Amino acid sequence: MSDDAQRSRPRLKEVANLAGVSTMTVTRALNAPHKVAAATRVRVQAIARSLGYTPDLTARGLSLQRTGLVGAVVPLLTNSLIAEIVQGLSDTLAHNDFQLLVGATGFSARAEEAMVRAFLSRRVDAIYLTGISHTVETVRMLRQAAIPCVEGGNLARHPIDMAVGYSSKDAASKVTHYLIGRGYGPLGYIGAWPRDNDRARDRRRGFTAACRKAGIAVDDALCIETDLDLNAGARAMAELLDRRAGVRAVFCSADTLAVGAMFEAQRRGLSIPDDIAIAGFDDLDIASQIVPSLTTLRVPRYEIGRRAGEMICERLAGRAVRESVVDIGFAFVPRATA
Amino acid sequence: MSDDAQRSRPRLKEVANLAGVSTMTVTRALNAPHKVAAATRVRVQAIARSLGYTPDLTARGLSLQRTGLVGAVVPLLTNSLIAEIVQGLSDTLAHNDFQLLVGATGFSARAEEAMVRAFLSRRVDAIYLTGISHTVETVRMLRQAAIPCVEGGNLARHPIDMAVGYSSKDAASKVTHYLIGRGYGPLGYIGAWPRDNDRARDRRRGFTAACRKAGIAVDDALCIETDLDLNAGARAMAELLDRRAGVRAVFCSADTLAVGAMFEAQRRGLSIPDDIAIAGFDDLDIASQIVPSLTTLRVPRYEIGRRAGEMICERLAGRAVRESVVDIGFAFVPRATA
DNA sequence: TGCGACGATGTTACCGCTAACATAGCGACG
DNA sequence: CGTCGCTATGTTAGCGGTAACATCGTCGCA
Repeated sequence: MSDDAQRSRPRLKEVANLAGVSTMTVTRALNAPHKVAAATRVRVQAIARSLGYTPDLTARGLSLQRTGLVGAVVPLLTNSLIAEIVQGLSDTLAHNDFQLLVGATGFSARAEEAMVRAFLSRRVDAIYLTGISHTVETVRMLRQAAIPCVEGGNLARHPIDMAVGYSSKDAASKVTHYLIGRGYGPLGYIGAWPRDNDRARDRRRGFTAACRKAGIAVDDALCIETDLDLNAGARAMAELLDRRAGVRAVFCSADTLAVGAMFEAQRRGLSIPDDIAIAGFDDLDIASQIVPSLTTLRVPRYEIGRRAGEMICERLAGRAVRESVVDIGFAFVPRATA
Repeated sequence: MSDDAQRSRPRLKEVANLAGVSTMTVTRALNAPHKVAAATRVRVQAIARSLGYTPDLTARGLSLQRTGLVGAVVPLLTNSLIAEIVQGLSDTLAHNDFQLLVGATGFSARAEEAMVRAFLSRRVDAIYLTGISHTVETVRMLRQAAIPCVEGGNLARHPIDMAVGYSSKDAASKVTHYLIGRGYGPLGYIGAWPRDNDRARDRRRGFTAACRKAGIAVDDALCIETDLDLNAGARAMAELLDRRAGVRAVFCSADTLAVGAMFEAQRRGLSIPDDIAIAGFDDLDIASQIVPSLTTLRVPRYEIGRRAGEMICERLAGRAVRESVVDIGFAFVPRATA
C-alpha cells in the first residue's frame, strides 16, 4: 500500500508497519526495551536500524514537554575565558544527551533579555547565564518559567536559581593587595567597560577596595576602561605611559588586556617589571608562557562550565542539588611581571 | 470556566478564549496580520502582549516541519580561529531569527558523525561543518537529509552542498615560499595533528609542496606534529632546538603554535629572526601585537562564519545561492619574525 | 434584485511521538 | 474450574501549533 517509505526520514509508523506491530510497541522497544518481549524487541530494533530510523526530537519534545535543549547566554564567544566555560558546559551536557543552544549578547543586557525570551520560546529545559546582573524582565521570565538556571562567573549571592563562580571583587582585591605590597608606587588600572558587565565592575571595585584599605588614594586619571581585547590593552597602556605621569604598576582586569599592555611596554623598550610592573586576571594559557611570565589570578574556567552543566543535569534528572550556590574559588599566581 | 490560565506559559488557546475568537485568528493576527480585520488584530495583539504570550517553537516546528534551528559542528570552542567563525555564524543567524546549536567534536570524525546524527534528529534546518573530510556515513546522512549544509574553513572542491573557505594548501605554500626566499637555511615545521583535521593536513602538504618546488628536501626530523595550543608550540620549539640540529626557520601551521614557539625562543635568549625565524598562520590579534610582530597569513575568520550564515539564510528563504563554493581568499602578512 | 466574488473567521485534520488506559492471553491457585 | 494478576500489546487522546478547506456575510454589478 504505502510504499513511499523511502522518500524521507522514516517515522515510527514505517518501522511499526514493517515490524507488524503498533507504534507504541516500537517506541517501547527503543526507549524502554524491558517492556517488550525479547523476540519483538530484537525484530523491531533490527528494522529500526536497517531503516536508519532516528526519533524526531521535535515531536518527542512536544509530547514530553521536555526538549533536551539547554540554552547558554554569553557576552561573546571569542573571549578565551568564556569559550572555555562554554566548552565545559558543552562537554558535560553532550555526555548527558542534551544539546546546547548558544547566543552571544555582545555585553548588552537588552540583547540578553531578547535571547532569554527566544530560548524560553524554544522551551529549553535549562539556561546558563553569564554574570549576575540582568534586566528585571529577564529575571521575571526566568522565575516564571521555573526551569533550572545557572548564573556563572561572578558569584551571585542571591541567584535567580543556582550559581557557580567566585567573587570577582575579592579576587581583584587580592591581586591589587599584592601589587601594593610590592611597593611599586603609583598604581594604574586597565579594565573592560563595566556597562552590563558585572565581572568588570566588581573587578574594579576590588581594585578600589584594596587601595582604600591600604590607605592609598585611587587616581582616576590612572584608571582606564576600554574594550576587552589585546589591542585595547596595548592602547590603554600607551595612554597611561604617554599621558598619565608616573605609573609604576598596572593591574589589568583580564589577561588579554595585560598581555596587550605588556607588548606595548616591550615595544617601548621598557623592562617588566623593573620599569613597569603588570598583573593580570584569568590565568589564560598565555600567562604562563609569555616572557616574562605574567603574575595573575587563576580562575577555574572550564570547571565553571562543567559544574554548571552538572548542576543542570542533576536537576533535570529530578535530583535536588546539594549546594545551589557553588563558590569555585580562585588562586593568586605570582610570576615574573609583578 | 477555565480560570487556570495563570499557572504556566499561556498558549494560543488562552489568548483565543480571552479575545473571543478561534485559535486560527490568533495565529493569523500574530503571524499574518493583514489577514485579520484591524479591530480584531489590535484586540488580539493587545491580549497576547498582556498575557506575555510566546509561541511554542517546538510545536510550531513540528507543524511547519521547520524548526528555525541551525547546527554548527566544530572541533572545539576554545580555539580563537574557530570561535570567531562561530561568532560570525551566530551573529548572522541571530539576525535572521535562527537559533544556533553548537557541538564540539574534539577533532574526532566519529564524534562529528554522532553530532550530525543528533542534529538531524533534532531536525535542524541547516548545518555548518568544519572542514572537508568527514566519515562516509556523515556525508550519507547529510545528503539524505537534503538540508542546506556549509563546509567551512578549508575549501571543498566537491562539497556535500555548499562551502566557504580558502585553500589551506596554497596558503601554507605561500608562507613557506616566502621563508625559503629569505634564505634562512634548514626549515622546520610545527603543526597540529593531521588526524581528522584536513586543515592541518593540507597546511603540511602546502609546506612540503613549496619545499619540493624549490628543490629543497624536507627533513622529516625537523617536522613536528602536536596538540594545538601554546604550550605544545613551546614544547615543539624546545624539541627542535634541543634535539634537531641546525633549524634556522620554522613554519608554524597556526599562530597559536607560532606564539608558543616564540616564547620558548625568547626564554632561551634567542633573537627572532636573527637566531631563529618564525612564521605563523591565521593572523590572530596577537600576531600584530606580539614583539617582534609575527609574520603570518591572514584568513578572514569572522567572514567565513558570516558568509556561511548568509548562504544558509538565503537557501532557507527559498532563494538559490549564486555561488555554492566561495573562495574567501587569504593574504600573506610579512612582519618582523621572518 | 439576484448572484458571484471576496474578506473575515471557524472547523478539521495533521505534524510525530508518548502517557495513560484498555484489552487479551495465560499460568497459578484456592 | 473460575478468578486473580501478570505480561505483552493495542487504542485513544493530546502535546501546541498551522495548512487547507468550509462557512458566512457583505458588497458590487448586471
